[in-house]
Amino acid sequence: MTNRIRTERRREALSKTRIVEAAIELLDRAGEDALTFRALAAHLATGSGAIYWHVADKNDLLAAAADHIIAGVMADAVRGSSPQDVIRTMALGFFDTIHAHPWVGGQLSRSPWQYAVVRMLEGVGRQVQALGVPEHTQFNAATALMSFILGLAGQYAAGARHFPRDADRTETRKAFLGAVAAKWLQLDPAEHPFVRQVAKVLPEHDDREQFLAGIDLILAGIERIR
Amino acid sequence: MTNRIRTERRREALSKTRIVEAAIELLDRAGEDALTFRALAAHLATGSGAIYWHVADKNDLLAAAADHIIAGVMADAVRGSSPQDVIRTMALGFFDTIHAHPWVGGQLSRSPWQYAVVRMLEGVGRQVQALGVPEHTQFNAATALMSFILGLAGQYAAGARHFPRDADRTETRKAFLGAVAAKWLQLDPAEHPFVRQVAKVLPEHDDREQFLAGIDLILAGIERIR
DNA sequence: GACATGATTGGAACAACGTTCCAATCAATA
DNA sequence: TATTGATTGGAACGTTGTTCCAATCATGTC
Repeated sequence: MTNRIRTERRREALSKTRIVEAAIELLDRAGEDALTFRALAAHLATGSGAIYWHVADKNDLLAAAADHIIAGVMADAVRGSSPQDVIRTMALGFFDTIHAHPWVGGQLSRSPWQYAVVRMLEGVGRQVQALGVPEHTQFNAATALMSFILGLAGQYAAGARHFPRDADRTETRKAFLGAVAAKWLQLDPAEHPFVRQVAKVLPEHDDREQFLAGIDLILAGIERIR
Repeated sequence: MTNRIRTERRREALSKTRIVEAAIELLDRAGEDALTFRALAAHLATGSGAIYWHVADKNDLLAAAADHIIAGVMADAVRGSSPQDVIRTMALGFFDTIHAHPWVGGQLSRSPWQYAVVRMLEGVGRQVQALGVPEHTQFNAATALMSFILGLAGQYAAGARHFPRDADRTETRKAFLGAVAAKWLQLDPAEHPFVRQVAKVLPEHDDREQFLAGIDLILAGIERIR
């Protein structure tokens, strides 16, 4: 009897899925820099060579991890009365996910040709189609939305790189933005009037609202072109 | 007589400026990965320790290099009949610069709090003010433009990472996009209708036009909110 | 004009990383 | 049971950013 079901070797057999899940746990707990093949091997009680049998290289691993997360967001059925509503809801899903896993933002903006990004582009693009945008401008409209999203995704990842601790996330963030604002306020008023004005609202601003405002701006622009 | 002008030690004294210029040359010639302290030290005929006396760390060096480039773009006086025109021209200046030095795009999107980005935000923000946007939405409008720009900047850097050669830049790019499009066309038509449609125009599309279309979309959105 | 002092240099040394290599081990087949 | 190929674990390699330190230079003081 040829049993195709793989019997466990030791505890649980190593597999790409198990490796990716362990990588995600590591990334979520301690941040982007914490994912090393040594740490991962220790976490899985194996060696780095064994991991390399299932995974091509570190980028392959990160891409698989990011795709696993993004696939989860896309699976949530998005409801909305209009294509605009669907895009807004979908975008907020992206935001919440990237806020919860900032390393995903870094990975997406670092290699935008990976499948996770294609997934997102498909979701966004379909709604752009539904919006009634002429075909030859659908490409520009959808990629504009994606570029904006990826741009902010990279920023959140950069922010998280400054404080890998997850303890008082919101508290350290405020302190960090306060420090940035203080530095901006010390700039020459003649040279940097706008930045100095913006510095006043920077520490108190809401990332989520800022993100949605950007999406709405692009949506309003699309509606105008339509 | 206390001469404050530093006399050259050997050929030319090492200085942050000279180091940054050498770094830029290295980055332009051979790409992001080519900038190592060893290569830089060899290029300057010195040791890595000497470089570290003038520069805090690699990020400091990259930030200074990126700022040097961005300062050059911002120095070009931007003329335009309307704030929209100025923003368009300024954005195209960013595009051309980042296209010529893709590593700048990577650096800007990787650490968006550095001074180079503040410079850009000031330039964009001032025109948003001139556009007559109410003060409390100037922040969202200006950062939306910046996020879009940084998002695409990161993408160009990622693209350049695939072919560090500068020989037939445009030829390899076309081949690369062709390969991406071919992969997209093999996706399940039921799952990825939009991406498959976009794949047809992907290899022939013009980056610069796509970039400008995105800017125009956001500008149209801003005008609507104004 | 020697000397002391602090700024500056160059290169060796260190720790950490991604990756490769390979002998050892396991599960399934002959 | 012997053999084969898939899979494992960990040592080893080359490269990186960074640190360290002895040597060197320019300059102000006696």
